[in-house]
Parts: sequence; structure tokens; C-alpha cells
Amino acid sequence: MKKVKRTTIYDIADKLGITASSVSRALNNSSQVNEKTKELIMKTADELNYKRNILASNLRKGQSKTIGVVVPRINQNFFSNVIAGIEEITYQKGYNLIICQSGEQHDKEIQCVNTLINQHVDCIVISVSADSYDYQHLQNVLDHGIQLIQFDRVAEELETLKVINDNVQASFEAMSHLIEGGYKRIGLLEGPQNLSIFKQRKEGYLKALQLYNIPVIEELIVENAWTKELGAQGTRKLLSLPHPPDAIFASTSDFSALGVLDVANAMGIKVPSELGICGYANESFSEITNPSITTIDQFSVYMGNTVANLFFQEIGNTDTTAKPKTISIKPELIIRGSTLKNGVH
Amino acid sequence: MKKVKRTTIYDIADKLGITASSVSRALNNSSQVNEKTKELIMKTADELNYKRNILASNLRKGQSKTIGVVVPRINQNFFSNVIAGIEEITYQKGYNLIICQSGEQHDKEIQCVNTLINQHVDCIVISVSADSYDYQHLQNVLDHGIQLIQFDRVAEELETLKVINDNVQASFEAMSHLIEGGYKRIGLLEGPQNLSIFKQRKEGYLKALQLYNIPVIEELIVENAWTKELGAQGTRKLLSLPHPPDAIFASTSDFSALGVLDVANAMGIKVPSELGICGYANESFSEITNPSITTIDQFSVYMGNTVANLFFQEIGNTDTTAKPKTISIKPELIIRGSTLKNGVH
DNA sequence: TTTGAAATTGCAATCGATTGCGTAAAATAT
DNA sequence: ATATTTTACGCAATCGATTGCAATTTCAAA
Repeated sequence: MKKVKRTTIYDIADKLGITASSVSRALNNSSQVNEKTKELIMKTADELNYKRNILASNLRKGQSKTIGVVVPRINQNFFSNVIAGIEEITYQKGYNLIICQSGEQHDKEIQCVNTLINQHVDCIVISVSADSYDYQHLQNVLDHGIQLIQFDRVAEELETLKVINDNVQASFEAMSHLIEGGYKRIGLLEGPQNLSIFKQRKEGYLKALQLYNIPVIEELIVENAWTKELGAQGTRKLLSLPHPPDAIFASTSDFSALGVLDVANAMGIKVPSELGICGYANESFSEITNPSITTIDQFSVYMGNTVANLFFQEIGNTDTTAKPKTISIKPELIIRGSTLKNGVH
Repeated sequence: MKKVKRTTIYDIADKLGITASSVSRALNNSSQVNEKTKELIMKTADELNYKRNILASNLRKGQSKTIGVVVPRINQNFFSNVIAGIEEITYQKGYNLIICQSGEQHDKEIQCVNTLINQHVDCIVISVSADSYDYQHLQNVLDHGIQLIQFDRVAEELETLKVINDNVQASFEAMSHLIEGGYKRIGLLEGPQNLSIFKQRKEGYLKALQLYNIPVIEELIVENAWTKELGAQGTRKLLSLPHPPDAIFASTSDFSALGVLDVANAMGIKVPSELGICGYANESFSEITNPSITTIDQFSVYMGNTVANLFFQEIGNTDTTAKPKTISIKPELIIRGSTLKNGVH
């Protein structure tokens, strides 16, 4: 790679026998510079293949026009969709995105956040990792005067902008659908309860049981079943109970639901007639399993859009007394074959 | 958002009654500064919650420690995996990733590339969009002395670093598998031939036919069938031929293969006994269809790792006479139910 | 105690773009 | 033709960190 000296505004200025100030102003389309010289400068800039050095510009202006995003994994459907949604909006506004993955590890999450603070990003967007136990690093972001937006998996105690799904409601609707469909004994595969989203989904589960006057049976609730394997494992446990459930709500993910389906198939248990299954997240595969899996769509790309729009909205907001907003997106229950006990739709 | 004055090396220097030079050196762990003062500086930096301003640092050093990535879509399995793979490596080295999506549009791709040049990124990693017709913008990257690495979908005529899959070989193996499994009349769903990857996959198809002395039948080859819908459409056409194929190689993607499967199911054609199906890309769903779909794994995360490692390897390379490297990753055929005509494995 | 080398620290320029302030030139008014 | 207002441009400081070179201090050897 040959080292190339890149052209600066000084090069342009020298060539035209003027000052860098004028060049800068011209390039920023300031009204302070004569139209004719402006054209001349533009033309020369083009000829010399000039590209503004954003580092210098941003240093001077004290901004970075950059947004940092921290997610557990980039290559997880939900997150890559949210990122795509953020990028759509930020790109138009000339903002850049720096992406980091925490790998679900608290330590790496802290590192990522610190890196982004170092970068002087204008905003940090984060969905916290599963094993996060404290939020000092997020407080730190605020202390640096950097905008912080949490989405989906949020630390509720922190007063920041938030974009979330209404997990309680979605979970409640899924359960109502199961109950009204004729399922009477519904098991729950739940996720790590330190994450509020999983707590809320459990809340919806309990709320539905209560409303329909169904007793809560502790042994039907399996903790920490949020991968395909753990879902399968939990299902085996549930189905070998003396009095097994006739439906399982895999509240953690469709992957978990897939584990349920696998085990049911392996044990010769018919879905949906003998066992109903409901997942969460509307992963692309949930549509093509056999039977297809009832699940909950989170509008992930839209969620990303919302996050970005929220940032741009707040950017001009100087009202320091305003309470940080929380935007809640209502997820949608997608009813499919795996919960149609009586074949109806 | 309150405006916070961030602490700089001058604040630290003032507090300790020394110069910013020493502070800078201490923070960079230079041997030029006394151990005791170094400790003192570190401590004070910590107390004042100092975070280095990377903008200033990079401006001075003439680098950005940033890599730009341009892909058609972030939220597409293959690409998000590659990005995850790149991030894994770059993160460790203290490099940041700026992500852009071209949305498969040539114009937006050009915009993205220019944005990244403006950002003075140290390297641009790109997989070109499907409707790219010329590569002036990529040449432009090289002219700016910025390292350019192409992956997967590459413009072959450009002399840059490349990381690709051996598509010909993979395609050839898939075809060999089909032929040896007893399929005799194999259709091809092909992608846009302006992308070399699709050209290569067709090449592998033709090579296999030739080797096994099977005539090439033009009507069995369907152009531009690279989504689920287009795949389904192509399949309908193929299966309604007077003499339809007994296997279809959806060389574009598993999505396309899924379209094939759907149509076959709808028409009551049994897979794999009456119709063999082979996809491409090993999407997660290909494992859970019924039957599961034989496909080709591209080792996408590993591909990302390779791209990043290649960059760091080249970074120190001052040999200007060296030809740009091309690294080819051998994909793997994953044999599943959809091609097991005789039930064997 | 003197001398010289080594270890520390300071000075000042630099990276490239932006911007407040001042001044010369041009345009308008008197 | 002179006074006054605009317009256009230059000067120089600034953003924060880095670094070559000079200056000072420290310490050991003579």
C-alpha cells in the first residue's frame, strides 16, 4: 500500500492563492464567500480529489456524528434487524454507526462502552447482555454527557431513553390464545430473570393464568431455558412429569420453541393436538417448521428506526427538566399451526 | 442532555503542575517518563475520569484505526455472520468498525464508499451489490491509498485483496452428489450473472454435467431465481415442462431452495424420492425443513475472521511489489434429507 | 568536587478544519 | 465626490493529543 498524501484545504488554498478559511467556508457553502470564488474552489477541490478530513472537522466542532451500538451478538436475527433499522435512518442524516458485540459478557460490555466513550460518540445505543449485574458503566456514559438509549433489554432503574416491547402484553396475549384454544395445562420456559424482558414475559404468563382462574403450578415453570438445547432439555423434563403440560410457552425465543418441537417429535407427541407450542421473536424459520410455530413478532427493524428517530428528536431538545422518554412498541401475536389444537384458525 | 466539559490531558497537567507532553507520554506508557510521575498521572487521570480523545489522537497520528464495511444488507444471515467474524478480530486490536448497507443499490454503494473515504478509514471491506455495473468507486478507494478488501461477491478485474469461497468447487461437489445419488435430469436456478459468484456456481454445474457426460439442457436452467418467490416461480416453470427435472440445484440460496420445496409440496411431488433439492448457504432454517435441505456451508464467521486477519497482516507489509492476495475458503457440502433419493446417507 | 552520560521534563510545532474578529474592497447612499 | 454600509477575504486562535528536539535534572564514575 503506497502512502498517499491526501489533499487538504491548504492545498486548494495554495493553488488558488487564497486562504484556507475561504476554502473551508466555501466547502461549507457559507454565504460569506463570493459565488464565483466558491465555484472555483469547488472545481479545484474536485480536481484535486479532495475529501474532507472528518477527524479534524469533528475535533474542531466537538462532535463526532457517530453513534455507538452495543449488542450481545450482531449475527442474531433480532439484533441485526434492529441495527439495520438504525442504520437506515442514521445514514440519511450523515451519521455513522460503530458496532460492538458484548458476547453476552458483562466484562466485554464494559470494555465496549468504554471504547465508545473514548471515541467520543454522540450517543450510545445498547441492549444489555444477559449476565449484566450492575450498570455503573452505563451511568458513566451519562456522566460523560453522552446520550444513552437502551432498547429491548433495558436496565429499568436507569433514567435513560428507552425503546422497548410491551412484553407483558404480548406474553399475555399469547397465553390467552392458548387458553382460549383449549389448552388447560400450560408450561413456561423462562429466561434469566435478571433481564427485565424475561421477567415481564413471566408476568404476562402469570397474569393470564390468574385472569382465567388457572392455578399456577410451579413444576410447570422451567428456569433458564433460552437456547434450543436448554429448551429441549426443559421440555424433556416437563413431558416426563406424572401430569405433563398440554402446551408449552417458550417465552425466551423461537429457538427454544424449536427445541420443544424436536423433543415432541422424538417422543411421538403430536403437535398441536397433544401439545401446543408458542415461541417468541418470529425468527424466519418459525414459519417453515412442521407445523409452523405460533410466535410473537417484535417489529425489530421498526424498533431500530424508532431508536434512531428518538435520538435525532432529542438532539435538539434543550429542556433539561424533561423526563427521559420510554417508547413501547406493541408486538404482534402471529398465530400458526403449532397452537391450533382444534384445527381452526 | 447537559453539556459536559470533558477532561483533557491539559487538565491533568495543570492539576499536577507539569506539561501535557509528559501526561501524553505517561498515558502511552512511554519509557521516557519517570515511574513515579507516571503513576501519579495515571491516578489523577482516573480521578478526573479522563478519556482520551481519539479524534485528536488519530488526527495527529494520521490514522483512524477504523475499518469500514459495506454489505448489501446487515440483516442477512451470511453478512451478519461475516461482520461478526470481522468484529471479533478487530475489536481485540482496538480497531472500530463502521457499518454501511448498500441495499443492493449501486448508487447507495457509491455513497457509502465515499462516506467511508471521508471518514479516513484505514481499510474498506466490501461485498458488492447485485446491480453494480462499474467499479470506479472502488478504484477511487485505492487511489486514496486506502486498503481495500473484497469478500464473497468480488469485482475480479480489480487488483485488490480478496477473500472468497471456491464456488466452482462447491457447486461441482453438490452436483456430483446429486448425480451419484441417482438424479439424472438436474435443473439449475441461477443468480444474476454479473456477479461472479453466480457465474462460478453455474460453471461448477456445467463442469459436473460434462464430467459425467450429461448433456446440458438449456430449458432446465432458470435465470435470476435468487429469492424464495423467484425460486418458486422458476420451479413451477421447470416442473410443468413436458420432461421435468428430477432434481433442482438452487445455486443462489437456501431461500430459493425453500421456494422449490414449497412448490413441490403444493404439487404433491415427493422430496427427495421424486425431486431432489440442493440449496446454498446453510441458512439456519435449512436444517429444520421437512425434509431438511442439503446445502453448502460457507463458513461465514470464519470468512470474517480471515478478512480481518488479512488486513492486519498486510498493514505491516511494505513490499509494494507484492501482488494482492486472494484467499479462497473451501465451502463444505452438507448432505441432508432433500437429496437422499434412495434413503441412504 | 567535577565531569559526563543517562534519565526526565518542557517547548513548540503539527495534524486539518473551523470561526470570531478585523480590515480591505466593493457597492450604495448622500 | 465623499461618506457609509455591505461584502469578501485574511489573520490567528482553537479543538486535544503527539513528538522531535532542547533543556534541565539526576546519578554515578572519575
